[in-house]
Amino acid sequence: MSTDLAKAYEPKDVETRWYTYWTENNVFAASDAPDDTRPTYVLPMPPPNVTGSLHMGHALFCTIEDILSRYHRMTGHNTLWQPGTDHAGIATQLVVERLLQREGTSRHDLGREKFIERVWQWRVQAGDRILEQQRVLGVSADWSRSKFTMDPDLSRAVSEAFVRLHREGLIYRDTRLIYWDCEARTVLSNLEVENEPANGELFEFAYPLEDGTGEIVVATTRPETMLGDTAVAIHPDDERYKALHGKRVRHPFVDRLIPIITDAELVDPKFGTGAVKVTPAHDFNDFATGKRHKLEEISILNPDGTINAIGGDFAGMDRFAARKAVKKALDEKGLARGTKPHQLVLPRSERNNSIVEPMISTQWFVRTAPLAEPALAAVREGKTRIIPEEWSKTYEHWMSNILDWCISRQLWWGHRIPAFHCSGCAHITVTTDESPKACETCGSTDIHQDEDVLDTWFSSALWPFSTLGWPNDTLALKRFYPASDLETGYDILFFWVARMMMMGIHFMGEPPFKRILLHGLVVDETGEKMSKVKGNVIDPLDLIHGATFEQVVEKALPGAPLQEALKKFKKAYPSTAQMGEGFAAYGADALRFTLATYSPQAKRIPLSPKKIEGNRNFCNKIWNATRFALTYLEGARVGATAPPATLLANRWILSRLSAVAAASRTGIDDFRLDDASLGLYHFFWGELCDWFLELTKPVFADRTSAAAIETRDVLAYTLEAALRLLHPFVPFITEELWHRLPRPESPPLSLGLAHFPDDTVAPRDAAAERDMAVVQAIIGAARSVRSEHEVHPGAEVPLTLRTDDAELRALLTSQSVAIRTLVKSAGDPTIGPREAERPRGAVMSVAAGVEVLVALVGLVEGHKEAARIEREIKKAEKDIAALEKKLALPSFADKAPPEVVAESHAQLTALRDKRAGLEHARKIAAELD
RNA sequence: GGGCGGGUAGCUCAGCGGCAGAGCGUCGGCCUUACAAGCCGAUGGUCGCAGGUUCGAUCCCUGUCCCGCCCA
Repeated sequence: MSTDLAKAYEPKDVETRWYTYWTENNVFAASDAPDDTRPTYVLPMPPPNVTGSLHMGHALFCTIEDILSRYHRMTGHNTLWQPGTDHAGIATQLVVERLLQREGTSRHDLGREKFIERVWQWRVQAGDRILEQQRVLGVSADWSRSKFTMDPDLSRAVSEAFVRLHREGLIYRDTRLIYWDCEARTVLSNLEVENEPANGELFEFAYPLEDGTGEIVVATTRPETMLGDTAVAIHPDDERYKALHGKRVRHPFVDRLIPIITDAELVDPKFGTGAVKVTPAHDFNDFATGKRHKLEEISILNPDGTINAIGGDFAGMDRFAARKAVKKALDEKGLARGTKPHQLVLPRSERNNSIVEPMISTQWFVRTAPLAEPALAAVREGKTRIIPEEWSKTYEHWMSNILDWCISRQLWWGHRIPAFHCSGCAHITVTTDESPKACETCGSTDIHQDEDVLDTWFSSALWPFSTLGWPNDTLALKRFYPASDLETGYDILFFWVARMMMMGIHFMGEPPFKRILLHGLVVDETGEKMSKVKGNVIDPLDLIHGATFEQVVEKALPGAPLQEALKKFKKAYPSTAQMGEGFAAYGADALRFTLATYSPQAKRIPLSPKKIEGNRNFCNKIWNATRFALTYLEGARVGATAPPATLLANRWILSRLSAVAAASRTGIDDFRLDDASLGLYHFFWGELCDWFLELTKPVFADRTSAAAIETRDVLAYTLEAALRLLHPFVPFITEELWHRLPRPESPPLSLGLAHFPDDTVAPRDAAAERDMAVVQAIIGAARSVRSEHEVHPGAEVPLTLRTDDAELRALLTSQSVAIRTLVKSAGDPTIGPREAERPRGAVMSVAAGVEVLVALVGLVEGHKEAARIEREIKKAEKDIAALEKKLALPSFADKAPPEVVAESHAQLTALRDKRAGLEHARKIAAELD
């Protein structure tokens, strides 16, 4: 035990030291030993992108999940928080491609094999950075089990899953319309495409009729696609075009006759000209129309987005150049019929923001309907609960309308599809064998592996069991599947969570988790999404270690003029206006605590630097409260149960401790970390520091008294338990302080392994809470009078308390030292019945049925006091009137529950009493002048 | 167009049938020997609008206006 604490909390001294201690002592390790009979708590961590670096979203989930993990460890659970990283196909490939670009080369120059080698190199170099950064936050995952989705064992799980699904007919290969990313040159699943509204134009042009008798005018936002048109559609009932049924038009650029078809589904006669060009190979609606009418599907694009040979004169042009060229050519032929401004929706790649093109392509798909059904049932039947519950509606809606999942990607970095094409018979051999010798049908040895890799989400879908050794039947799998909770952002509910549900149920026979916990998105203080473009990104490490605003914005808006970047940043975070030159080193605990106090049901979490500062102050409060306590705790005995308490303040704080322990547990159990953390904040600061510590001061004046010894033991016990309660939220500071405090016999080597208190930590004492509330109300009333009359905080003034309730008088007498100290009255308060003599020139207030008289003669102006009392009387009268009106209603007395009626009567009596007292006070205010 | 959510103090948000809350901000007073990263006190709300149910509505229902997000 040591008392040499610095005057203020310095997080950086403490944080790295304890993190090392925890890992050296295996505090975070889960056990799959068969003789370990503890209940398990399993939480798979969303694996961050292996080449990424820590951002606020990571900080948020790490905080939440660390709280859950530490809490369960402290409640006796064999806790596995499963960490790892994700290979993140497109994202990682893009990073390395950009690197190569800077070196003046490209992946195509390198070739597939060399390129993949290069990515592995990069992964080794950059891949552990994010894991190191997670440690800074205090992440208590079992690092010894850390996995990477491209590890050999996880890769095996991927090919095993693919092969099994294929064998079961749940994976198939098909040619259909997909979204194509021309920049990355790969297919994307529909989930990876974002539809963004944009201002564009509607271009109208005419197709001449084959027979030369006229023309038909169509409208389009993508003129270049007319190169692939194979029909013009009109509504069957549209009178304007009745004469054209069955006719054909001539394509102006390529030698093709195009039928005019009638289709009631595609055509809205009120939109545009009522005639629609149909391009089945480049539009989803047209594709469906094409199927209905057996139209030819003509693809006009190369994989890189240039026009292919079908486009004739336009071949080789980029799609956007071709758009201009087609318009110009139509104009030259006299077929252009003008443009109109038009609101359209552009599909963009979620990854590189490029506009994606619907294209006909052969890809691999997962048949989702049979997988979705049990995943839907699991949530409906409550086998898996989604919290906050609102999200289950979204889950239900999506799962019920799920589309087949395109899982192939034309990338090099990822799990290569375990399918081998035969050049002989064209059969595809699907096998977990990495290099099969021959085609399984014709025996030809001329086979080659599919060039494509799998969607990254395919491997993450297996995460809850692939990390535990599946498909092997391991001890870990037996013990740790299914997981208890899955905690992640709602934005990947479909991408990841839903797919884990489907795969988990399919391969393991039961859902992968008992609960799905979803949090919101961290955004800037004004509610805007964080992005490099907006310059409002905050690096969590800058909040932990400190940074000037110049340093912050250099990262937030790289390359921009400093003043401009600063302006943008400060606008995004108005609270920084009051924060000087930058962020102080707030420490990981302050950041964590702040993130924990946001409600999980909020979709947006507007990060406020000022709040973090406030919670740094809270950490400092914890630090100083302990520093204060330590000076009195020498020789304190801390047992396994609460020490006996006879004094009101001691009984009260133990009772409050018990209440906050129960509330903390409920909060964490219900995934209301905001309730739990704010409750602890209020207990520690508002009750323990503001009241209890202040009340101990007069008691400790004589350290040898029985009262002081009892108080010392209660203080030691309460503080130790409070640190245990706070530990999951603020692990560093609590661990540091805990080791300096008197603790129960043979404590565990880390606070992280101590027991998280529950309501048995101390007796609940309703009488103590009630009595203390009276004392607090009276002290508050006296302080209020003092402050309003601007009595100097150091001045001691006589205090008189009057009540006709003898029990109350006894209580006040027993607490007279406490009242004297906290009110700073001149001597003990004079306590008597109402008719007792009152000091001349006293200002009176009424609290808890007690008249509180502060003698201020000569210090106060009477008329001011009279005015103050008048205001109070008005307030009381308003409340009285409202209550009287309510009670006068016969319906209220008849229909409201009796306890509510009785309560109202009691309130009315108390208020009338108060009014009488105040009226009296108004009279005596005259004496003050 | 379909679905989901939200509108409560100056700001950010809890609360969701029985006296409207927190943090921050603002204002006033204090360097009171744990903490000025602090202490004490105060100010601040037609709970988006209109109906309805109820003894009683911020809370439940209906309508309506705004604002988000997701899916087409």
